Amino acid sequence: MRRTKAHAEATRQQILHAAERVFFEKGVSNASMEEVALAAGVTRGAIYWHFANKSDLFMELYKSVPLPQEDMIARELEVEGVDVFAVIERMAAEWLEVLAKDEQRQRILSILLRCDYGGELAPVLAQQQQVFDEHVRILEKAFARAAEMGKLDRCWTPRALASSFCWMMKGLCVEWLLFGRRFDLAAEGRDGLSRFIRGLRAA
Amino acid sequence: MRRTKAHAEATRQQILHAAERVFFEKGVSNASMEEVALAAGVTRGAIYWHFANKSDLFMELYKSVPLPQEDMIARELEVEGVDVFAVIERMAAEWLEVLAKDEQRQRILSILLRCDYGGELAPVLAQQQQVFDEHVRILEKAFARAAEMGKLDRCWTPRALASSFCWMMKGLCVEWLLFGRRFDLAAEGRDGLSRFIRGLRAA
DNA sequence: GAATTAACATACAGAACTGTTTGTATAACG
DNA sequence: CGTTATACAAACAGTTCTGTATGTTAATTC
Repeated sequence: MRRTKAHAEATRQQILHAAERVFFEKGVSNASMEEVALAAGVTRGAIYWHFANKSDLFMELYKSVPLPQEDMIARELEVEGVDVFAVIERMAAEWLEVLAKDEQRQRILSILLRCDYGGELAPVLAQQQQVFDEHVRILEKAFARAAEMGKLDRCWTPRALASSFCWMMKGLCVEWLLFGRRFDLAAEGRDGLSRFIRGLRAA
Repeated sequence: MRRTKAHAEATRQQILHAAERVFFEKGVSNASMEEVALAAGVTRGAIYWHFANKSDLFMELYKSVPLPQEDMIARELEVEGVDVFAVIERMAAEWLEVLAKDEQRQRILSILLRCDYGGELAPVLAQQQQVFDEHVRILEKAFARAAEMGKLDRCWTPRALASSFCWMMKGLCVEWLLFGRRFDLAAEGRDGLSRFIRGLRAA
């Protein structure tokens, strides 16, 4: 039965949400279109109407995830006279809090971490690499400014610190997402980052 | 044609090696037994003779990976008067060097990171969690001893430091393994860890 | 308001994969 | 040296999944 344009968009969103849950629970390659359809309350026909195949569905799901706004971060860090460390600490803590509360983001990041990017999904991996590199680049720039002002402990170089910081953030999130959420991400993450950053300031 | 006992064990190893490569390239759930058999130079019959099914094959592959010897690490760290930080730094660096050189270990760890542990593979995930927790526990104990001797910077608590250290290591390895080995793991990892640890010592 | 087309549901054909069964040559054993 | 069990290969049966083709209903268009 033909539905209105708005209704069609609604079922499209239903399918995306269902795919997100099913992909998260069973893994992308273990999930069948039938299962996604069942979870969305439609038939496979509806899915194949809106999406070409499973890879396309995955790509659209990936495109629907809100990316961290690097521009905003970068701009705030470039303000003159700002305490770079405090800003970075606050931003990292905010990111952890958002992730800890937003179950959709948790599911999508888990899916992205575990799926295998051989073949059609390669561009998704490339884009993730690009986002990560951009984060490192922004942090490096910020730490370089702190270093120029003599605020960065001499044992760190901006590059090494930016990398290490991102590694720690990634390890923290991976441990939480992939290994059972066995601790309070926001609280313990903020605590660890806070202590880490405290040690960065020049004595 | 029946083969000798030793020959049978050889084909079993061939199958395990082939599974390792195929699982790594296509992901566990995307790999078919036929592909593994082809890569091993046998037929599916041989695989089903040696292993019950794909899960069993995966479990045996997992069991064949040499685990880090926590006992040795723990014992070395408990020596009286040892420089805890130096030992930990050296051990972490050694681990990174081993990983950077041992392609088999790289493949197996990549497989373990990306496969989904729903159902039969759950015990593998549980064991990985246990190993991680044990690492954190050992480090915490070591850092606690350093703290007692007044060698640990006051802004760190042993627990928080152990967690943060493991997060950084995990993030480092995950970034390298899952996102294209785009840097020198041993060199850059050692550099970051060295700088990090330098900041831990009490002023 | 008849024709058209969008938004699906249903049915179908085929591929792929799994697990088992059967066949078989030969090593191992008495 | 005959028998038996082993280490597979090959064939088979059954299921599951995918992609498409067709059917159906209601919105839209003219």
